[in-house]
Amino acid sequence: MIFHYKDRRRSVRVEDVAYEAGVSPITVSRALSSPDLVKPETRERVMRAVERLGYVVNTYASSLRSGRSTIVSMFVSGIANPHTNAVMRGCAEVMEARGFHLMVTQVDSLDTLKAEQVNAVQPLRPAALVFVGTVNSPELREVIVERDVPVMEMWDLIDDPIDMLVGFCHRDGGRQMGRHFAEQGFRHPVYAGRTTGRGADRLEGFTEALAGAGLKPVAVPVTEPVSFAAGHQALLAAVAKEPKCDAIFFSNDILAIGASMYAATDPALARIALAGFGDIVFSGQLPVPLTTVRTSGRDVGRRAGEMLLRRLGGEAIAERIVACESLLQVRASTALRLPAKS
Amino acid sequence: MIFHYKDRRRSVRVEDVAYEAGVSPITVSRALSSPDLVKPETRERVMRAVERLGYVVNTYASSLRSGRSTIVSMFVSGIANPHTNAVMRGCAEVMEARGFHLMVTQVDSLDTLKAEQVNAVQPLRPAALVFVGTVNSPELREVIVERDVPVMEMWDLIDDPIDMLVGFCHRDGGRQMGRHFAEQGFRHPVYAGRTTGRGADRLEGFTEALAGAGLKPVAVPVTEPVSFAAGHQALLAAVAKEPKCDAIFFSNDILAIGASMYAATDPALARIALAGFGDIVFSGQLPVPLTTVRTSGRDVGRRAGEMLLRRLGGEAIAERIVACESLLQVRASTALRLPAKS
DNA sequence: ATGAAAGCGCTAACAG
DNA sequence: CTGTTAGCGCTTTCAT
Repeated sequence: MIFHYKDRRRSVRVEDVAYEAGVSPITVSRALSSPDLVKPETRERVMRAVERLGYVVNTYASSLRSGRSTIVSMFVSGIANPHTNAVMRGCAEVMEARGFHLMVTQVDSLDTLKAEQVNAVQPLRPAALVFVGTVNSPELREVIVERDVPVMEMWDLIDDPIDMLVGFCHRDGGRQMGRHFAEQGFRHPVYAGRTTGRGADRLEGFTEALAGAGLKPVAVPVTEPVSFAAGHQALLAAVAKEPKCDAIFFSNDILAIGASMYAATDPALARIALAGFGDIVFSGQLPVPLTTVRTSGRDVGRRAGEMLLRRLGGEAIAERIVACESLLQVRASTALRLPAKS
Repeated sequence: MIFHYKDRRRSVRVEDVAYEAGVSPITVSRALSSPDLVKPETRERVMRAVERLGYVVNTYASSLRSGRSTIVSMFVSGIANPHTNAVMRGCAEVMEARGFHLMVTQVDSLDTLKAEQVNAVQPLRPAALVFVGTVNSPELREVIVERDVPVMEMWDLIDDPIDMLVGFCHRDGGRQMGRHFAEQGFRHPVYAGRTTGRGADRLEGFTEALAGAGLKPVAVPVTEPVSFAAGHQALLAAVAKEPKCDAIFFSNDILAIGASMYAATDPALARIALAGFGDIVFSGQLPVPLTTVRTSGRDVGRRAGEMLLRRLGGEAIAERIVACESLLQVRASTALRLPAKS
């Protein structure tokens, strides 16, 4: 650890800028962080000096003195998931524009997140903790609460977030799909996917909407990790459990795409309408484009970021739980098919 | 911005720990950061006091005084890309274990990366700059060099990295695939994908290996963004350009998977052997599992992290360019098929 | 192996 | 609207 930034280009400090602009150091500080406390003319002079000297604030000194951290710590599992990733981007966009720095810790799962991993960021005294997902372990919730900073959870709408929450109503998404299935006139709908957590919510909404049309979906639980192969298995399980099945709502797009690839090779299966949840980028590109529920992770991230900024600005947040809309994307995969004999 | 960490639980400082352990503050500091400078017994006392009081170092004070930053800034485009993501994880793993914090900035593309985005992290005085990819714009390279910290680029093996580089030999990957195609006895191989940058390298290696068997591949350039649909188009373009085509090497797995999904619906196309590059998780799960070249992003990340740590530790790095191996994964998609008439 | 004194660069608090 | 003074918490430097 031989690198010392001070060794190199001896850093330009507020003092240097102050001298250059003919003002005191504190005026430079104010011109940069609370511009309206400084006369426009003075501000201009300071800014020009900053420019000329290439001054960049030293966060270490600034945060040490002020007791304010510009670092927000985010915990994410599966960054490679496009939805999760969109959430990150949305949140980063909003927060970075206001001078905050997002520090991401990638974890295997929020369910197995260790106190140790949360504590690892403590030396940086993050101004807030953000979780892309919800934290369920009571012990961990306690560790987090003890940090005594604003906390944002995301994605699933639960009833008792640690502090703030922005998420989707998965039940509503399921409901939209149920209505669509009813309108299409499917007679033997199947739900395939998780039947716990958000999966349960999607299934409930789906069931609810179908009940309006006098239908009751058969549920095929998928417990293995999400994959194309799991989608294939679920498809087979669905027709085994409900031979007359004419439409399947998969709890996510990956399962649906996996099923669709296998169904394409078998006319007996190809007649079945398929739908997913999430609208990942590939879903619209399939040989038979996939009907799905679009959720905007970016939107979730942005709204979470905005809420956090307000909170960090000292505002009291009345509505600490925000639900984002999801939107049905109807594509060819749920166009009504001919009966089984083809 | 009302949150002041000092307002809350008035923070435990080295001074408090020192008092509790009956030593001076500097001894606490040493016990934590250079344990071998402190007598084991004293160290023990300090550690117990740290434990009892729940002391956590304040990075702002520490970095301010020492001039050493524990933050490493990483620029990534397309975190959702599983390879990129693996690189991040690998690098984070290694560096976090040594007390560094990875600060990730997600960008649209390293080719359009703005100086502004690099400067945005300057207030944190990152100890190093890491790019998952290579930086080509001369202006940007200059901005980066001016930061005067170690720089790591990754993924593509170029000749003139800014500083250090860990990447794959794409040419070697292409060569492996070429040898495999030759061994399988394909007579009319096609390459489909980018024919610039790393794509060109893959193609060159492929061509080189096939030349050994007296074969010359037809190249079908793909210029549009990578997608399933682009893979389909490339497949059609390949058979249009080389009607006798019996095997196609796609420059990445997404293209190959897209092609394979469409090929499954058409017996005339299904006879063509397909291969990809990258071995993403889905490639092994297809109805016809995909032959591809496996590249370990995690490995690249780790090795980059290790190299960086040595450099940050003051070691001189002799070999500043490191090539990681890639490995052919042979699967069913390149099993020899029957001639066209099927 | 340990300690005392000093100061990293900035901004809070108070003054004018 | 601007300035003066002091000190955030730590670790460097020098001393013992």
